[in-house]
Amino acid sequence: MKTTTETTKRQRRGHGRPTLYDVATAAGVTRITVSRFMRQPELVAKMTAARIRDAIEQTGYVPNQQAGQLASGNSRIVAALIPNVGHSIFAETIQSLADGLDGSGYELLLLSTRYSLEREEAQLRALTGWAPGAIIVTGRHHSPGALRMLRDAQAAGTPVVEIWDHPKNRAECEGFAQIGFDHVAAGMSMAQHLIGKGHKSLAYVDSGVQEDFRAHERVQGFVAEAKAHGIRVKVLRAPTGDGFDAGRKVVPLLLAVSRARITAVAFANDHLASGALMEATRLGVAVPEQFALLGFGDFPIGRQLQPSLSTVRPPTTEIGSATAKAVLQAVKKLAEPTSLALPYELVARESTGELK
Amino acid sequence: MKTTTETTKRQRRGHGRPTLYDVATAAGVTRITVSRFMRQPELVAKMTAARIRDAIEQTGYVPNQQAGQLASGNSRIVAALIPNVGHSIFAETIQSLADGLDGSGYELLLLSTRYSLEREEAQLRALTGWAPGAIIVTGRHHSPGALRMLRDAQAAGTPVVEIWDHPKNRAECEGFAQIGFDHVAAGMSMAQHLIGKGHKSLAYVDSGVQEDFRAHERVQGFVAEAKAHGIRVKVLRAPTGDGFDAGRKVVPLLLAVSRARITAVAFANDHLASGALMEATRLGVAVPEQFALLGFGDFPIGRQLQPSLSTVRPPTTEIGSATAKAVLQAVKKLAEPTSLALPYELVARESTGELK
DNA sequence: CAAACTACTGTTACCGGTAACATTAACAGT
DNA sequence: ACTGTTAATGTTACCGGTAACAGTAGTTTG
Repeated sequence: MKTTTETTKRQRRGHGRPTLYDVATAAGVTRITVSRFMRQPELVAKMTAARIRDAIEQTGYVPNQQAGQLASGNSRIVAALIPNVGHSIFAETIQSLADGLDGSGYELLLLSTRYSLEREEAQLRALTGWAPGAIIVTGRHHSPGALRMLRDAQAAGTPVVEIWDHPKNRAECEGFAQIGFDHVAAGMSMAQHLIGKGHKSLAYVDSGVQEDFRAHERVQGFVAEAKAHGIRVKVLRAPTGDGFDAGRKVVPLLLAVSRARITAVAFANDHLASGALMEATRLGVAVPEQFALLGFGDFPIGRQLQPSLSTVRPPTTEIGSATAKAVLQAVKKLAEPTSLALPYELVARESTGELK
Repeated sequence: MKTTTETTKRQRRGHGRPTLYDVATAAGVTRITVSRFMRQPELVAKMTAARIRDAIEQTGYVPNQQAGQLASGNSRIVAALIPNVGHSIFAETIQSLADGLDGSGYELLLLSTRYSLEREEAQLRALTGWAPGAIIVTGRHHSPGALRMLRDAQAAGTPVVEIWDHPKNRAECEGFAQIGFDHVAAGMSMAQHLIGKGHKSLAYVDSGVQEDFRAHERVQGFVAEAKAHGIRVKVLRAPTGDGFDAGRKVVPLLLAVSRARITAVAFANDHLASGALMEATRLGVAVPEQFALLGFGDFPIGRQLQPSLSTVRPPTTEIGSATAKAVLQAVKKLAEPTSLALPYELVARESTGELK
């Protein structure tokens, strides 16, 4: 056996966990060989590999991520900035994202922006210090400062993915990969569906959340499509919150519109729509005969209601798993992260059934 | 100005971001002074501090977390292991946890165990390498291996908090801080509520998820309390999944029980209960007159139903914010993380109204 | 048989911070 | 003037890995 310089005993400062040094000593090699074994086992002789394997087993070695990342310059962190984890729609995406990352050696750092661009920027700034292997942000609307940081990160080789968005008009994009769908188109589909059912007097109840840009885009698409058919749309904003109660409260307002009786309403999400549907039923307004309702999100409750709620099913879990896949490929330098348009689906149920 | 050894120019290997060295040079001090300024500004002279502040501003310095953590031995990561992020009940807790951690300098690493103890153990093992500043796990049931790692972590000074659980019988605990409530007691409260309404023939629909230990504990409490009143409980398990449909499917089974007509049913969660409630209504079974229903979780939908659903409101967001607070105190060595029993609340609505 | 090549392992010098201790100046007390 | 003390800053040596390059056998090639 060769004599190595490394064999010299050293003093310890760190927490007692075994390090590469311990494994190396136990296996009769130097640290670098163990390090290689961990990352490129094919470069290590079979016999040595076996000894190292034993040594790892015996010492219970777990590599120190901080040290490895400091030395190599890239971390095994995937950071995700999400407006609101509590919203079921994002929760599902996060769940599938987490699942997709599981076992890959990459961990998910979760930041909640609470729909604030300011917070997003602050969080991105703090993130810089973590040198994440990839950054996932929600949507394509960011503050100038945030945008600069994202561009810098991308220029430095950190994949950046914008999820939940994928405008058809690619010129609007900042050059980041986008995994999601076109909300304007979704809004148009919603309008088409209602118009196709013969409705001529439409309303749209937009999200009450100021910074829910994607919801507002759906409104745009909806309004534009209606206009193309010569139909004007009454647009309301949901009162405080996006919940059932907000949906309920909006019904009287819709019924009170005098100019032309509204026959169909689209909503920013299924909570609003479900609330409205229940309220309409309670008030004795016949759905869909007098009043057709169309939601967005395909929340489980919509299917249960009487009449059942027509809605749009966005690719929630698909976004999560596709993003996980794209990000893992990108960090391994196998492929640039690429934009991906995932299909949403209009789920026609009873609440937009035939007009009487 | 003193001449320092550190002033020597050095070659760089890392990614181009400014480091302590750059700031120090710009401010005319050494790295350690800047490092001190960042962590204990009171130890730095005011004039020096001002120069350093300028230098940081000018260079755009952001500290490298990996390096700092490697040197200091403790990381600014809080790891949370959650059964299912997609479940609204956990999503709310995570949201408030993330909010509570925001701005503290600690980041949330999120792991989804999908209710698998095996996965939990594997994830804890991987976590070791991240040397998280704190570990949050869900519930007090863990595999032996996981338990060992948690104990080791705690012994090494890493605060460990078990959330969503807090048995009254403290002997059952492993010595980790627990922030949550007693599920057995919650089950008992549910039974008391129904018995107090005069019901003598009870059923309980347990979660279909094998590893949802907390749900099973509520059953135990429910059954025990009923027994104390001389009442036997018919316990069913929800068919595949915990959703509305599972709740619907269970209604015929409940009605078919021949021995003694069941007059009241408790459920593992509000999705099941809501499904059952809607199905009962559909079948023309009068709620609560013929059939009282009691849920768990206080999901928004329950309030909307006709009749509205009685339920138990668990302290979802409170658990998240209390955990954030406890964890931050603990990592700053201000206080040991302490167990905390948070109040759940029985929300009596119409579905368990007076018997006829 | 020397040169070139392959397969494997080692040496050195870092990554960017921080702990522990050392040093220096200024000022107070005797 | 001497010593002690405090405030501010510096020096040294690490934390635990990895990149880049440098050997060293054994084998193949010309």
